[in-house]
Amino acid sequence: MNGVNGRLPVLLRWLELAEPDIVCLQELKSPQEKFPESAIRDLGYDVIWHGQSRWNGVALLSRVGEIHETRRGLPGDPEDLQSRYIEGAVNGVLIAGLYLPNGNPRPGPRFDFKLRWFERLQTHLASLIRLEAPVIVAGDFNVMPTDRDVYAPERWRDDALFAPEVKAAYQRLLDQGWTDAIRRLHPDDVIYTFWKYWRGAFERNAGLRIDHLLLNPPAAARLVAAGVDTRPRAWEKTSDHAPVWIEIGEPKVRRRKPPVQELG
DNA sequence: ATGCCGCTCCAAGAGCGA
Repeated sequence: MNGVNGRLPVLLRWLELAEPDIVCLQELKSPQEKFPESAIRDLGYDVIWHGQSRWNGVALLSRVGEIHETRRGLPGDPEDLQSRYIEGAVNGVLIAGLYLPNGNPRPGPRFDFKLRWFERLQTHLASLIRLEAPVIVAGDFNVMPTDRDVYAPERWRDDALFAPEVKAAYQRLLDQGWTDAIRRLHPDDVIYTFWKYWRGAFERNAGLRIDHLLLNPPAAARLVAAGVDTRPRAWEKTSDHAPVWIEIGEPKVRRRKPPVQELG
């Protein structure tokens, strides 16, 4: 997002263009009282947000039903006051929006904080994955999971977004049973969600895949399509990230008994 | 092989992002 107020024209233009049902925003860089609530509601969205002066900040938007907030802030550390996690239920689907710490420089206290945050996330998501309802965890994870997710992997080996400990932490999440929606449907494609502003990174497609959508098994069973909407990345005064999207289908109807002739 | 850009605070330059 890189500032919800600075990017508000881009956000509103994209909402009108793409007409997403549910949106998770990260890096609002806005205090709670300066969030542009009315501009978003005017486009027909319900919205909840967790702001913070200058840094961080996350929000959930929905135009398909009221958001019932279930949590703000990741549990497990009362000292952590950063606005990096918000969670709510919409139409029987649980949505978690997160903004994982960047962690640079590595090593250092900021990197340690990132690893601790990952551990707290693992603890919390371990309880969510077991829900019978679909659960979607969306956000800026600040990790490229594999070499395929980085335009120049060798340059990033020691970076806090690509360090072995961070990739391992992300893998431990997947090992809980979460599905990385983009990779489930596009296992081998070069797909990025972030491009630096300079050196023509977007034009050269020199990017990173750091924004992810994780699905619990009931959500994964309904996954229809997934991709990155690169259109707004080319706009003026835009974010350095592009929206990652998925399409979720209707709940699977319980199959009736097959016709007799199909039974051996 | 690097925040080179761009946001926030608040009115200059520091801190942050990745």
